[in-house]
Amino acid sequence: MAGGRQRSFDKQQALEQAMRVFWQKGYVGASLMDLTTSMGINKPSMYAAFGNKEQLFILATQNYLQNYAADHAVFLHQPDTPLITRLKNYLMSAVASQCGKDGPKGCYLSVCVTEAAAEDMPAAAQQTIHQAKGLAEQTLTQFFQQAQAEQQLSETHDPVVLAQYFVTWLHGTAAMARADKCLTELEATIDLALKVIEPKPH
Amino acid sequence: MAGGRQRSFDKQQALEQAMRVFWQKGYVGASLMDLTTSMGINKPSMYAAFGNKEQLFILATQNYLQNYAADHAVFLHQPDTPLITRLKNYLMSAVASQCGKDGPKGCYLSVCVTEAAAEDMPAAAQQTIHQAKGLAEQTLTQFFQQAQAEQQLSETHDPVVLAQYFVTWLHGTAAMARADKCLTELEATIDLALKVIEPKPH
DNA sequence: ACCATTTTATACCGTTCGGTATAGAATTGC
DNA sequence: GCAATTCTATACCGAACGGTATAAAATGGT
Repeated sequence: MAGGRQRSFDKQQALEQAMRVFWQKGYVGASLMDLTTSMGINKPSMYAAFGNKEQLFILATQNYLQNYAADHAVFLHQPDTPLITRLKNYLMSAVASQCGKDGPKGCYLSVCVTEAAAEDMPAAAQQTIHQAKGLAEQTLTQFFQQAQAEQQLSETHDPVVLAQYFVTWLHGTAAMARADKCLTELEATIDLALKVIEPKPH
Repeated sequence: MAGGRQRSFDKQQALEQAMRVFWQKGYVGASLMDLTTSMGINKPSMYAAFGNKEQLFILATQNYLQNYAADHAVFLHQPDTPLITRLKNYLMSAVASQCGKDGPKGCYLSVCVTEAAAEDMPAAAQQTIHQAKGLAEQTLTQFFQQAQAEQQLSETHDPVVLAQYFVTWLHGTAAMARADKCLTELEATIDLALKVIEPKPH
């Protein structure tokens, strides 16, 4: 057993760049040329480090879920904050990300879910997206269930429908961000979207 | 001047099939093999009839706008119907279409807008999408403005923001439909989405 | 120093892409 | 019937795709 020449690039950093390319172009749209150029390496190095394009995509997706998608959820559980405020902060964080705050326009999962429906993706990649696409809805469902248990949300609401509604809305803002709507325009509809949970008294 | 052999396929019918392929796979994802197979013709016939892939896409997009997207708008102007009912019928018609009632899953424009942001589309195709993507928002803005002029909608609402909100929501349902959500699931959130315009009194 | 091992870089593989040349089949005008 | 014209079908083009063979450059163990 002996070590040879050491890798001249940071694997995590390369994965991060690959994630951004998939984020912008989807799985099929991201060519190996696009990927390796952004990663700053060449093809054999990518294959040695990640296996192939499909496994690179799976790792990039996991990296997105852990280091990007999960970041917004912390706003849902900030202590000493009203439920409506926590939810608004969560939505604003997500929408800011969609508008290009820390990555390409739109939502990585929205792009890949849209592409996966075309059935041009390898099976394992498609299944990775299939498993990931329900996570936000699960998170929000638990959030609303807990809020009801803690008497912070009326029992007249259905946590499942509520979660579905906000995930739907977030997929919508992701599409609008992809269509070059700016952050302030999208924020204008956040208060409107939040009315469903706390109808404005008249 | 003389006529030669006559075309053995119906041009409009072939265009319709091409539209369905672009609807499912987007511009880049739809290969000439996919297109010509679905259209029931071979490549030279396609090039003779439509020019090239890009022009076929432009015609297919126009066909979608005229024969599919415009169909839902009629519900907005049905006489002797309350505003909220007309809006609900409009949304339900659109969502039913997104769930595959008369075409592939999702929304043709949502798919192409998502793809256009990757910048892998030829210029003319990208511009076609760019021009089309604002139509629904225009339609709804005019709808809400007219409703205010006819005293059917409170002046406290902003027609532009309201239109933006519903277009956002419809892009969201399109993504959910692509993710294989069924019609009944999506319909469950329609009443929720409509609450923004008529807050439930308590 | 030297060999085993690992990474890098270039060049290449078969396949599929959008697009076309070419030849045969079908239709009209005369 | 015959020439001119138009469509169809097969075969092909250069380019780009995902993936790999191969050899040089760089490291660690002894």
